This record gives sequence, structure tokens and C-alpha cells, in this order.
Amino acid sequence: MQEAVGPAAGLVRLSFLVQTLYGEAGRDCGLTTAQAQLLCTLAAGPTGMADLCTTLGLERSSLTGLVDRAEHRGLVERQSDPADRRAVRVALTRDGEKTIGRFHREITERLGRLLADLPAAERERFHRTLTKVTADAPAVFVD
Amino acid sequence: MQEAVGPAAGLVRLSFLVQTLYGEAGRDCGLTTAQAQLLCTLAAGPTGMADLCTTLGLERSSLTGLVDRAEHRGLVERQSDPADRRAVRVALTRDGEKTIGRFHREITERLGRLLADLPAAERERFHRTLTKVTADAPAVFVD
DNA sequence: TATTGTTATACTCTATAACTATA
DNA sequence: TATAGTTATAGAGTATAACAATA
Repeated sequence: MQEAVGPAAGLVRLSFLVQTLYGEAGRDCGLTTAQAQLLCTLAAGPTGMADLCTTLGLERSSLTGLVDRAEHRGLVERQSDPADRRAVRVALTRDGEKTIGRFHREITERLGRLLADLPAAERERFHRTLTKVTADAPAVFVD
Repeated sequence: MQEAVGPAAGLVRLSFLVQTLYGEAGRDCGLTTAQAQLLCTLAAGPTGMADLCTTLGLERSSLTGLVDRAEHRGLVERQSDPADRRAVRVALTRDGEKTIGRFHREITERLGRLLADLPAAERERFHRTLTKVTADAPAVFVD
């Protein structure tokens, strides 16, 4: 039933599969995909808006709205930067930390299941290639 | 500089990388991601709204809007189904065919570049595992 | 002047609920 | 009654352009 699938199609399918699982894990935690990405990034520590734009690949105005909504939900807070009065630093709240922790466990488990049926050696090789290919992708997620 | 990355993080990064390339290829062709997915699906032939919902994972009302906008842009058209007067079949227009063809070439090239630096044997193995893992993902894209 | 962020505005995407028409 | 689609409505996400404050 499964027609031959080229490398590009394989990548696209995997990508949409992961996005689906990502979305489901998010929904279980009350997060949209964009919010989950934001929180994952902030898990590394408080970050300025400009840096967040770069990491997330968003325009500044888009990020303003995203942070607004996340702040409104009590997931993040804006802090003023004593060194630069123009700048804003965004940090996880206690609740944001808990939420992203839960999300992290959810998505890790789902993705783990995706690879669970592979022989260990194959999984290892797959993971190594994955690491190579994504070497310079933004670190939107860290185990 | 590259910290160790677990299997889940690798999948997430690859996924966001592919999404970014997908979005860029789409923008170059005047397509949003959702529209590109719709058109890719329709490349297999005219399809009923209900089937499209299943393949794309959308609610019916969401699909109505998506098709509305694509139709408004002249990319798809609604056809009536002579066998069931409730049903609607969605088909690519000539322009839609051309556009999705261009998109297909764009995305294939970008994704090919992503894997271009891998040794042939590794790329082969990677692709084989990819095919296994995505065996029951919806065929939103076919080479 | 350049940078940091926000506001105003518009469009796309998506969902839920209520509705119409046909099977 | 069940199925195929649409409409109404609302919220989230995103971008461009214009703006304010600070460096």
C-alpha cells in the first residue's frame, strides 16, 4: 500500500508527524505550539526580546503579541533590564516552569514512542545523523 | 559549542528546520504552509471536503475557509459531485497545478541540500529509517 | 542615527456551535 | 437520523508600517 517515498517526502512527513505530536502535547498542557516554543526557549534562562526574535524566527511585533498572551496567562513575565532601559527581559514564572516541565515530559515520551520499535543500533545511527543534519538549527528544544 | 542533544530534541529540531524551509519555499510561491499542504494533497487528484479534513487533520469549518481563500486566489475550484448533491469535490486549477509544481521543485531542492553533505550510505540508511518511522503518517507530500 | 520594543491594522488559520440540504 | 458543507463568531499567530524611548 505504501508507495515509494523520496527523501524530501520522508522529511516532510516526519516533520508533520512531529508537529502533530508537538501540538497534541501542547494541548494537553494548555499550550499552543508557539507558546510551547517560547517557553522551551525561555527554559534556558531569561532572554531579551531581540534574542527571542532571532531564536524563534519572528518579527518583533509578533513576539510582542506572543509574550503578551503568555504573560496574560501567567506563564512568563517581563523584567526590566537595569543595564539598558529600552530592553525587556522575558522570564518564566513559577507556573511557566511547571508547565514547560510537564510539556517536556509529554513530548519526550511521545517522540520516544515514535522510535521505540526501531532496533537499538538503527535508532542510534538515526539519532547521530539527525544531530549532524540539525547542527545549526536554532536550539528551540533541549533534552 | 553544540551540547549533547537527545533523540527527542533532534526530532524537534529537524521538524522545525523542515517547517522553516517549507514556509520559505511556500512564500517564494505565494503560498502559506496550510495552502501548500492543501495543494500537495490535491495533486493526487480531486478530493471531497470530508476526505481532505481527514488527510489534513482539520475541522470541516476550517477547511471551508482554507478552500475559500485558495479558490479566491484561483488555485483550486469546487466541483459538484453528480453522485451526491451534498458533496463538493475540490480540484486544482491550471494555475494551482503550476504553482504546486513549482513549490514541489523548491522544497525538494531545499531539503535535498539539507542532506547533501551526508555520505551516500548514511543518507540511504537515514532515508530508510525515515520511511519506517513515517509509515502511517498522512501522505501530505509525495515525490 | 541606530536599536529596543510597542501600537495599529490586516490577513490567515483554526476551533466550536448552530444551521441547511441531502441521503 | 446521519452525513456533507457552510456560516457566525472568536481567539491565536503573523507581518508591515509607523511610532516612542533610549543608546
